[in-house]
Amino acid sequence: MTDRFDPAASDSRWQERWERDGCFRADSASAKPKSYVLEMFPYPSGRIHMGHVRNYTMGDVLARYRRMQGFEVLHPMGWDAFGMPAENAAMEKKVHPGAWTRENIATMRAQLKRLGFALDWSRELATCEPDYYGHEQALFLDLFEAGLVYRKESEVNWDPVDMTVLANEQVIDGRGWRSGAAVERRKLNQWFLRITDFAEELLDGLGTLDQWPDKVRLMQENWIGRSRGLQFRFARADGAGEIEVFTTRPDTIFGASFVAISPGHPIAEALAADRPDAAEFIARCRQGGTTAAEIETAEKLGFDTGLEVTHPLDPSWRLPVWIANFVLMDYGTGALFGVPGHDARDFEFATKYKLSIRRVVAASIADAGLAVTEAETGAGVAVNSKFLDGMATPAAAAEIIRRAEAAGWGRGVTQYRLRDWGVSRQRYWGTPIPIIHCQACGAVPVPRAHLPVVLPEDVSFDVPGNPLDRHPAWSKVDCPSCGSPARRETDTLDTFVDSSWYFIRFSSQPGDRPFDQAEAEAWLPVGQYIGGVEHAILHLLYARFWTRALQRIGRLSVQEPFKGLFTQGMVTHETYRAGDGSWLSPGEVRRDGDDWVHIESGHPVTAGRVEKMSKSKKNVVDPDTIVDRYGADAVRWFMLSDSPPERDLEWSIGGIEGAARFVQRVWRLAQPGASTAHEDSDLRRRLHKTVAAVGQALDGLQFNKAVASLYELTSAIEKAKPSADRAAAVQTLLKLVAPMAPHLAEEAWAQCGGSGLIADQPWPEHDEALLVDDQVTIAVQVNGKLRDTLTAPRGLTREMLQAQALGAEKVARLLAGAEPKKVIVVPDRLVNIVL
RNA sequence: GCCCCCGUGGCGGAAUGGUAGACGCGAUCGACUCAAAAUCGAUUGCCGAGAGGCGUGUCCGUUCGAGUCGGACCGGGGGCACCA
Repeated sequence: MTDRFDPAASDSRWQERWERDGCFRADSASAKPKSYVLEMFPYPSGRIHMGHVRNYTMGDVLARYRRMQGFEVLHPMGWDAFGMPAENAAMEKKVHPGAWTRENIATMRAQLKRLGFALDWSRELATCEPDYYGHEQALFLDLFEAGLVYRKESEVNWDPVDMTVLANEQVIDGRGWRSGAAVERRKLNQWFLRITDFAEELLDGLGTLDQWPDKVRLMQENWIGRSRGLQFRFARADGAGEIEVFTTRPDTIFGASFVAISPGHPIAEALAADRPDAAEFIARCRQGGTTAAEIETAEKLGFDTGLEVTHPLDPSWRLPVWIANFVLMDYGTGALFGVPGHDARDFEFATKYKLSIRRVVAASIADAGLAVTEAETGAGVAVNSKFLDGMATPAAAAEIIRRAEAAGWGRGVTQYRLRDWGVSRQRYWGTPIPIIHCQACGAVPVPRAHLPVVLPEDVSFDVPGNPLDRHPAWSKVDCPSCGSPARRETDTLDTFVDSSWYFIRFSSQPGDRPFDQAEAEAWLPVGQYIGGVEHAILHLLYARFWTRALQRIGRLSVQEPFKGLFTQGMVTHETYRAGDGSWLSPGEVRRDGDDWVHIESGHPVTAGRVEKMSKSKKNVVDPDTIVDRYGADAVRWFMLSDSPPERDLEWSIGGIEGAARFVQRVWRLAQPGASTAHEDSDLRRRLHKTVAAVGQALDGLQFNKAVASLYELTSAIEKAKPSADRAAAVQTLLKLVAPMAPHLAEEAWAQCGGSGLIADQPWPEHDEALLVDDQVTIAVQVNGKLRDTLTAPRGLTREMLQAQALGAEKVARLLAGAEPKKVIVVPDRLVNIVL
């Protein structure tokens, strides 16, 4: 017997034992009900951080809890191992991206193992290995053959110095984040996945995801952005064809004062071919930046083409056609009709270019003559609109659609904001796109027998650009179709493709194909997925799309990949700055009363805002250091306490020390001590209440509440005198604590003579009858204010309660002999006396 | 600009419309100790000596009763962003 729990000795011993026993291996053939618990896999950036620890601890608690409940649990871990940081490291440190990545994986795997996570390491995967991405290439070809992949020219942000494409986030103030060079918009041939084909079902599918946060569903809904409206054609006055436009406000059709087309519209481009001024205008539009701030402040620019169209409801009415910089080519038809009176952009445009502004919507028909002084975008009734006059906005819109369809000049349509997913990246460290370009045959898929298309290892990063492009031999292949010399596609896939199906590969890992359908379906969908809210849109939408695409081509009969989703908050820490403004790490400062000082120099330090842990602000705490000092269980416990899991958790010394203290308290309780055959029914009730509360909290992922209940039970046991119930309560406490502090639980379980591993014990059950007390406290209110409480046996009648309450001394004083107007009795809860 | 969420002690946070502040952190006092650490006990929303009064961002409403429901406002955070 030792008086202190020693994590340094215990943690690794139990980790080895779990590993040796294969405790957490998931058996796909098991007859038990299955539970798939998954946390978003990490990018192997170097070392794990507290955010990872929090994320994986939550998943681990759930996995261990489900296991004790009798589920066959799949709880795997892997590495989202392709991506730019590896290439940046290659350029800066002259290491190969593969070597850098694999070293990081080794480091981070060891770090995760120290935390004792109940993971099935036999299913570990890394997306940068051919036995993962080769299967991805096969799936890509499946989608290609099903017509869900296509190639088109598209505009990208091009960094002329690094000779690479940049994501929007990498363009800062119009310049490449790395090179600082002015970014150009360049058109490149790129591969796209037809996610827009699935817009409707991805949107409708959100309705079935009742275990997702409302916030995430809403974000996806807005991202997909469905709008219903009218699509119709304006005839060109010169008879040279038509211009098709889309509107969500067909009711304002009589308020049109111009038609605007995008600079990329075919009519604009045709015009530019023989008019230098038009060409110059279009070029000017292209220069604009793509950042949010630039777009917001961008001035509306227009170019009067001199063309005219006729109004569909009045052939004598002609509207001018402008090229306008705010019209997007890839939304709707790339053209719109401007209604300055009822659209903010159109108003700004019309004001600048002196186009007419008409009122066609008003609060009532009587207001038809009021001038429009700013864009009125709300609903109302139609005015100055011929046959629509007096109709409410929605009815007027429906009427126009009806007439357009009847007369054949337009139709009701649904538009989506969602665009197809461009997956080409001009990068080395990614999945090679398995396509060969042949002069004669076009884009030809790599034959299945030749998969995987393996990334060449002999590449250099000393010159900017894509090393695959420069490789002397890799891209030179013969066309699989005609045999003539051809060129391999040198773009790689967006890393979001890698993470769009890894959860399927975890569930089933045959060597000869991406997954076995029956085995995958035995596990999917993921029962509980946990990760950061920063993936609320892209990753989660792409994974949903990929799953539906596989379903459409008959590879998987699963509609939604993630049944339950939980987005956890960040781990934050106070920040510290020296007098010169430089950031200081928590280890460099020390508290001195209410102030902070720099340990080395003794200079005063300013404690700043609490922010997400980040290297740049130096407010990071390394998990390894903390595990060394306090052990895995204290870290895990702290990650779960205090803050609700969806909110940010502030790291603090006090918090981790409190957690370590709790670990020792439980340890002391489990020490052999005097036991008697006495009963302790109060403690027994407390215990059953705790079992119920902890189970309910864990089911709802409310770890902080489970922690609070366990603190209460621990205190109650500490205060209880020796008894048979006390001894039983300790054993049950250990089981309740086991998912959260597994090393402590195993060690204490073994010490107090428990058989086998506590991880294998069934989860405790509670007795409903013991959840209610015989005696209840009744609140006595007068006019809704608490005046007294009284203790009564449960189930006392309303009359008895009322009598007791009225008899209470404090009530009698307030009543002063008067009769109450009314008495409200809630049995077993309260009596409210109304005077 | 549009959409969404959140405002409770010194701090993190509990609370099916029914005793606001569980639990933790911090703090104060005490016990043990030569001393410290560790541990244990007590107190801890605010005002007040006390009786009592006041308290969940502000105001209004619904209700016997509101942190919780409805409305307006103030403050903080997040998402989208020229989407026709």
